[in-house]
Parts: sequence; C-alpha cells; structure tokens
Amino acid sequence: MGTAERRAREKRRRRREIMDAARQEFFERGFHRPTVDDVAARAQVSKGTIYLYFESKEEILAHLLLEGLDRLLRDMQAAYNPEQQTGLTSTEAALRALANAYLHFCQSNPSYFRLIMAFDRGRFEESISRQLHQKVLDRSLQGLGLLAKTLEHGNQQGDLCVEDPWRAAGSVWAALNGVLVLMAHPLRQRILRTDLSTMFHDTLDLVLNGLADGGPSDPSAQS
Amino acid sequence: MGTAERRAREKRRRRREIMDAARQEFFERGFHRPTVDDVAARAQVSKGTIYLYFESKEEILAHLLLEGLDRLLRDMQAAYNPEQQTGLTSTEAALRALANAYLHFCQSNPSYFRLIMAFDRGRFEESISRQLHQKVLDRSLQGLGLLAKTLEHGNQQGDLCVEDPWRAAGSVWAALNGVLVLMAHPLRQRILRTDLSTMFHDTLDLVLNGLADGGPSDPSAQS
DNA sequence: GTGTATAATGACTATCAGTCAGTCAATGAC
DNA sequence: GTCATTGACTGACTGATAGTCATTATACAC
Repeated sequence: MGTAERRAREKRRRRREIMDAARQEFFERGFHRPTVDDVAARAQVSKGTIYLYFESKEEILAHLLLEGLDRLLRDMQAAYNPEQQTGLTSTEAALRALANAYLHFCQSNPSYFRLIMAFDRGRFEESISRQLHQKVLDRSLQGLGLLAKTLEHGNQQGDLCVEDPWRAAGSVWAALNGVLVLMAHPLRQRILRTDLSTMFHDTLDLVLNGLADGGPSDPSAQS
Repeated sequence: MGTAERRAREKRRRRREIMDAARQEFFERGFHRPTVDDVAARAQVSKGTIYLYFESKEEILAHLLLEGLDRLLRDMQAAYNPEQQTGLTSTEAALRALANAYLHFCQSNPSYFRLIMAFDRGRFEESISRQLHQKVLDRSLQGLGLLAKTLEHGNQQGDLCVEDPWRAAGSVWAALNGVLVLMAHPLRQRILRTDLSTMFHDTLDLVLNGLADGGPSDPSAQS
C-alpha cells in the first residue's frame, strides 16, 4: 500500500514549501531581517513545523546556499566543453566559457551570489552542522575541478604548461572570485570607472595571459 | 583651566579601554559568541556605559575593523617603495614588496584578517552607519591606490604597459584577496596540497607574468 | 555647603531563536 | 461504526541578549 510513500511525498512537498518561503523572504528582505516566524507565516505553517524540517535558521540559509551552488555547478558543467578534448576548441576558449558561466550566474542570481560570498567569510561555520559544511565545500571543489580538468587538457595539448593544474585552477578561481567580490561594492565601481563585466574580463585576460606566457605560441590560432 | 581637557582625555581612555576589552573578547572567542555584557564585564564598566561610547555592538566590530585596516595600510605604506621612482628598484620588486606586506599582515593578524574578510560580505552594511561604512571603503581604496601608483610608475619606466593603472591594480588586488579567501579553509589547503604562502606567491607570479607579458623585457635584470 | 553638569549604572523592555506538551486528523484493526 | 495508534502540526512558553532610560554617583564651581 502506498500510504507511507504518499506520506514521504507530502513531507518532501512541505519541506519544499518551507524552502520556497525562506527563499522569498531572505532574497527579498536580506539575510538578516526575516525571522523564523516570518518564514513560517509565508509558508503558512507554525514555527514549530519549521523546526521539524530544519535544525536551525542558519541551516535553512545553508540549504539555500547549497541550492545556489548546485545551480552554479550545473551551469558550469554545461559550459564545460568536452570538445576541447578533441582539439576542436582551444584551451583558452574553454577557460573563457567556464569563467563566463560563472560571471553570468552571479549576474543573473545576485542573491545566490551574495549567499555564496557570505559563506566563505565565516558566519556559517560557527553555526551549521559539520556535514552540511562539508557538502558546501565539496560543491566548491567540484567547480575548481572543472577548471583543473580544463587546464590539464591544455597541458596535454601543449596550449599551456602549468606545473600543477589544481593549483593553477586555484589561482584562476581566486582571481575571478576576488574580482566579483571587489566589484560588489558600487563605490568601487565608481572609483575604478568600470562595471563588473569589464573588470571581470580584464582580470580573466590578465590571468590567461599569465598562463599562456612561457607556453609555445598563441593559442587563438586554430580552425 | 585644564578640566575640560582632562575630561576629554579620560573619555578617550575609557573608549580605548572598551575597545581593548572588545578586541580581546572578539579575537579570543569569535565574532559572534561574546555578548555586550561580556565586553562590559571585561572592560569593568556596565552595559549602559558601552552605549555611551558606541552606537551598537556592530559598530564596535566595525571600529575594530577600521583599526585593522589602518594597521594593514601602515604596513603597506611602509612597504611602498619610493626608490622605485629613482629607478633603483624594479616595478616587479615594488609590487612584490606590497603583496608580501599584505600576506605578512594577514598571517600575523589572523583575527583582523577574518574581520576584513567578513566586511566585504554584508552582515555589516545592513547595520552600521553610512559614515563608518564609508570610512572602511576609503581605507581599502587607499590600499588599492598604493598598487595603482606602483603600476603607474612601472608604466612610466617602461617596465610594463597597462592601459589603466587603477583597473590593473583592481585585478591584482582581486587575485591576491581571492587567494587569501580561498586558502582560508584548511580543507582546500589539503585538496590543493599547498599552504597559503605558496599559493599566494604562485598567484602573484601568475599575475605579474600576465602584466609583464607584452612589455619589453624581463624586469628582473637589474643591479 | 549647595547647585550643576557630566559620567555611569543596572533594572527593564522588546525581540526572537528554539522547545515541548498537547491537539488534530488520518489510518487501520476489530 | 468505533476506538486506538501514529505522526504531523501547533503555538504558548523559555531563555538569551541587544538596546533604553530613569536614577544615582562624582566632580567641579562658586
């Protein structure tokens, strides 16, 4: 009989409803203003119910963060270009595709982006479960992995020559991440007289330039 | 008569005592655990007194952040090499000196560093005064300015050729900042099989390489 | 000594995360 | 049909803590 099954389905639905309500509240009103009662009211359940589905308020935010990371990862995986392996696509183009996927994600999902940024700084690790924390780090390493694989292929094809693809991926990731954080403040956009997109691509150019240098020839010549 | 003067001096002292107590509490026990009462107890004043000297708990943290930024800026200013202007020091060496000052600061002052990282994120801007927020941004722009000036001199000496020194400084700053954040998680240090210092210098090399490329010759030949 | 200004106090309020004893509805046994 | 069982759900309650303010203490001027 399907009773237990239906129960499980309804439990998942309720959980999703709470997540939806939380997403709306936190994304519309900021990460600190909404109370658990606000989320409960929006989800049309009582506060007690929230705590049947989540350990704490912070854990709800952490789950939203995971959701965001999963979307980002999907976008980046879609941009990850297997044609590079066949030599149809240059390493530089493959790297640019990944970077652009990241930029595009951050621009189209500013709230998820802010959540991702917020994670690295620490508010979270003091208050969420180790398991959840691990999951988050795992996602961010998968992103790094895509970069690393791309760089490794570049090595194999002779497009570039990096000592350790993972570390090089770390540098690239750091630079891109850094520029996203830097340009998150409007004042800095004014001072630098640019927008995020331009600075992002400038930085990407700089880094790719740094990677290419020492390599054999210009990797853009291809057909 | 010096009564008013002495009063002012004592007021400054009391304020400093509260800051000292707050620094100890927050640096020893994390930024979230200590309560205002804890800080008050450590400073041997009542909670009310705290609020005579600071608008809110967040503002105390923001003042600690300012303190940290001032120290960082001092270190970087000390590392800023005016000899570059005379041609005695290469641009690359001047940039490395600034970057090293940053790295060294972050390693010797992990708590200030965590506070600086925490700022970019947002817990703050929702809760501190606009004026204070402005001050913080101002400091971080001064740091960027040192980089920009160095790059500009490099341009003038022909060591490199960047279109806009401020934007290039932004890229460099972003990369260095990014790598500091990236390596703040021990797990990532394990995955990348490196320590912060190595990754920092690798990234710096990458960026400098990217800047130098297109420029005339190797800037390390000097005596 | 008395009046005044300034600093300091701590009991109090408001807010909010998290709890838990109790309600309610669906299910299934007879 | 009825009664017992299960499990989801509730919301009043608790504890913690940021921030307030009427009151008290202190120092000074005269």
